Amino acid sequence: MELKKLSKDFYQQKCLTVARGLIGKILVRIKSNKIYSGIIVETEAYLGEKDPAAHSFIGKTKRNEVMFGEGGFSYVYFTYGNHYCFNVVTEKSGTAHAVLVRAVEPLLGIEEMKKNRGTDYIYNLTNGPGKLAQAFEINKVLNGADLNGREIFIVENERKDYKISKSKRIGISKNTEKLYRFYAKDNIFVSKYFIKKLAA
DNA sequence: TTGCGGATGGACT
DNA sequence: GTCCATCCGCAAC
Repeated sequence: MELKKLSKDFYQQKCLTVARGLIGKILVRIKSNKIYSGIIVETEAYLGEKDPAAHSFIGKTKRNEVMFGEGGFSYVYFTYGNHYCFNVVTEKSGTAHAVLVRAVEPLLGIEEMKKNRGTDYIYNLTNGPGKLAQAFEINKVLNGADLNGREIFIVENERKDYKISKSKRIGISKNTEKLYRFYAKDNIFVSKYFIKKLAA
């Protein structure tokens, strides 16, 4: 596997471009002697002050201040009392745009992920933002981390033939009509996959 | 298939 | 002090 980290230029593109572009890339998390990695198969874009669903819509607070920095950093927030979610800050400083990484297809560290998640079922390790964070040991320590650093980063994938679909975002109550969610078509590691299958 | 509890922190009154 | 948040798991229906 080629370990070429995505450049700052990549992250500072338009938020929707980054959200789409991240599909198929590989998220890597290094924690002491452990390494976790997975192919990003689902993302959502949050467009700052133009987007009532974005955390940054209300303006800068201590919680969301990382979003207001420049693209290429990690924004990790805690929600519902027990879940962390991992976002990638995009665009230029002050725009407060970010991409939520919602699901990955596990590659390395799968045994460790099973321990972290308390399940042996591989399709239930990383198919949701809270689950992914738990599996990858992502927590608020990584809020503000440089994605060009050592602890968490995203690398190129030699395979690039992913078909990308768009849809409405999940788990929000405002600005729900926008098609800001991107996912790898027919990929079984996407969140809500089985629920959709059951409903179909 | 629905609905709610978990358990924390920030915004706002 | 109150409200509710980019969610998840599981009990009960």
